[in-house]
Amino acid sequence: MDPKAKLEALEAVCAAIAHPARRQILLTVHLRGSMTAGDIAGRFAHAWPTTTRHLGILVEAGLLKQERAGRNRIYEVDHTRLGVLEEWLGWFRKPPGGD
Amino acid sequence: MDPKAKLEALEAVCAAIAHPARRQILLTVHLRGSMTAGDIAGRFAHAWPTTTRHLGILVEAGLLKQERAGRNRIYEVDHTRLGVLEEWLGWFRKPPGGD
DNA sequence: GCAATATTTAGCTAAACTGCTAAGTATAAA
DNA sequence: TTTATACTTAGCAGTTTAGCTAAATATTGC
Repeated sequence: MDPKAKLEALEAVCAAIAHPARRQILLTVHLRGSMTAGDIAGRFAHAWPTTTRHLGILVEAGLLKQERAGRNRIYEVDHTRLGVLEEWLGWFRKPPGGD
Repeated sequence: MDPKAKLEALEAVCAAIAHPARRQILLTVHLRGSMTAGDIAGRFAHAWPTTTRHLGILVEAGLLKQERAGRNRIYEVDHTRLGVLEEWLGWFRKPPGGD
């Protein structure tokens, strides 16, 4: 992953997890393995279209994968993008003193 | 740290790092060990008051500590709060299958 | 005390975000 | 081929965010 793409990925991931509902969605989907849009919408306080938009933002950030199954849409966590955030956090484990 | 406080801390941290300028400030201050407000403001494209506000948000989130030194104000990274985010990310390393 | 330096606070505007309801699309069932 | 189900898209209103300039508040040095 080239540096520019990585920076864009980090930007999208950080923006995506900035909203509590999206963090909760992400964690819930992870813990259940996979969920349909309806399952997710049903579990949260927001109206369905609001959840749809949150899902869209998570997909756009690469944190969720989606898949059609008949009239259902199944969502799953894509763990690879979380690595970008892990990596960013890693900088703070290194001691200070660089440029 | 009780769960409610931890959740609030996570919220503040995630909101704080959602902005690219704030991520850059945080990393720059970490790498240099400590910086004055002027040093920080001088290194970034924004007007000084804009940077002051970003600094305020980072301090409020507990990610930066500040200290007066004459008419300068010195900022330093407070690493403990990053642990809250690390911990949240840790949930995704555990295999799915909980409730 | 008076001027200069370092930084913040106040207040404004434009843009982005988030929630909603209503309407649309696609698949399945009858 | 109609009707129901699952979900998305469109569009609007309220709130928050982020940038700016101008003015205020230390603190230091003369």
